[in-house]
Amino acid sequence: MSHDVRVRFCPAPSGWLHVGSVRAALYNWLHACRHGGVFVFRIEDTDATRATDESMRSMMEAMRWIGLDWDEGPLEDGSSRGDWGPYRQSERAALYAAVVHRLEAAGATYRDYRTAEELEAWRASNRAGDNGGPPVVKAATFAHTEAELATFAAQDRPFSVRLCTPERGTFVIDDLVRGEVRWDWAQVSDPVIQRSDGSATYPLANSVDDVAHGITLICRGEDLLSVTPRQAVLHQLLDDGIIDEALAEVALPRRDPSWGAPAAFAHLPMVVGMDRKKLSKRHGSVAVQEFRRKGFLPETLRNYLALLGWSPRDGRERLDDDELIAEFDLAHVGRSAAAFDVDKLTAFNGERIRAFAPAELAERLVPHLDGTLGAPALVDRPPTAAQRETLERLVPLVQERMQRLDEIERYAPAFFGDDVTIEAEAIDAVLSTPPAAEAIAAAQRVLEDCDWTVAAIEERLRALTDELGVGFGKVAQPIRVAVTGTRVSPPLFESIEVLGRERTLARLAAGHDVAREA
RNA sequence: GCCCCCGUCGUCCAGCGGCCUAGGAUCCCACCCUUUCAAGGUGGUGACGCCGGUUCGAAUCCGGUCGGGGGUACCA
Repeated sequence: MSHDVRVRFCPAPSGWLHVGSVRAALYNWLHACRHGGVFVFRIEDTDATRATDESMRSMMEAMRWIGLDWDEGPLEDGSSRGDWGPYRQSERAALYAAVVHRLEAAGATYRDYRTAEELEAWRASNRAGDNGGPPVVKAATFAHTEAELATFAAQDRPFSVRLCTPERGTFVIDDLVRGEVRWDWAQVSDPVIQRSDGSATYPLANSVDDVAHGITLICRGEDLLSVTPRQAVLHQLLDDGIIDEALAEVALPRRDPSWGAPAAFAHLPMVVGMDRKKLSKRHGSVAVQEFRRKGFLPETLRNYLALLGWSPRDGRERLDDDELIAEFDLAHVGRSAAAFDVDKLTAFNGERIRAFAPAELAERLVPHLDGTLGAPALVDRPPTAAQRETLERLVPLVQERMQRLDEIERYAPAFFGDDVTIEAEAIDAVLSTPPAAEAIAAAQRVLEDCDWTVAAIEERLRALTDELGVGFGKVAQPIRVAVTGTRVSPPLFESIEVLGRERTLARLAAGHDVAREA
């Protein structure tokens, strides 16, 4: 009697998890959380030529990182969670075959013995047909005759199995986001549900699993909208007994008695690039893992992605998970394609970074410093106590100016390790110009016996402007370059204080030599 | 070609016949702050694709048109 919400996210494991896909996953996840439902994660690897284990692992990793944990689905160790597994379609082949047998017995399908070439020829000659329409595959005009069937069967030719869809009439759904959507059955082709090698195609496997898993709402991208009518036919057939018999035959867990066929659909608008074209590598990062590498926070991505096509009633934009869950409603999702705007994502990310408690930020920064995410390792894994302390002292200096976590990779080298390599560009632009050597020499002198506090360092260094007769920018820049190796660094006095007297003086001395030569 | 969908600032959203001289966010510009880079503060530019219709009144309803997108696979 339960009407529990059961939704799913079911990517095909080829390549990396795409932000557009994650958006769909997020919407499902939010909907499940909002209604106390179950979020099922299923791997649709029916196409053996495309699916890879590597991709499947990376998708799980991406889902984990972005924080979309699943109630049912495969697990990293090869096992799975949930009572209705397995959740990888490649492990459910027997079920699909059992379903096809029953569908055939019920007369809901027909066999197609055409080869790829013959199919192509058929399409070509039926394309420019009477009404100029596209080639529509319908049993009435497409199926082989009894005689042909007998001949092909005798020859043992391979065949694919197609599902019969109604010859006429209309099919209507009340889509949660698009409202009423209707199709003319005469224009819906009969899909291949089983390939000539005996494997199941997406239309079959997807429908079988949605029914077998008691999915109540199918929420997916708009690119799958056109597939809805034929899947609905399958859902009905399956729910009317076939799925239960097939499940029993292959000894897979039987459905919960309260489950029925999926009752609702929600087709999400596409996520496109700023040029309105389908989002792809051309537009920059599209793989979830790349966003991680670039220092975006998973919570920022969740917040931003949720807003891509939806907004809460009151128009708030900075929302944490609880707020997202409390407000999210598929009925208020827009219908037009949304462009992915990295600038806005970045702005949101900067705000969240600034809102962190310093210790928390330090923790989040570690993967960017210990080599985990591909940047050169500056600290051990895990960091030593001394490295941790340096990081914690560095954080307050950089927190305000960071938009992405990976920016630490630029600031940190000066603070970990003794020496610093001065960037050539900094030598050209700063150390080679007049007051540089003098400023550095003066700094060495005044810092020699200076109290090592930010205030004292600032006082001594500022006093140099009078002595050298130039603005503070002119004296600060050479010192910054000598001490940090770059023209862009955290605030100077604080940086010097963190570095300590010994390293500061050594770097000033080295910088002085460089400046004199330049 | 044929089906279907979509159309408010560059971008994401708000707007569901009068509250709109169209609001917020982001971007962009200017100024302030300033030792670099940022951050922060203040102000500003910027949109209802177009044409008809319905109505006292339209961003909101209808038709057309033009743009954009999706599908048209033994991919998913």
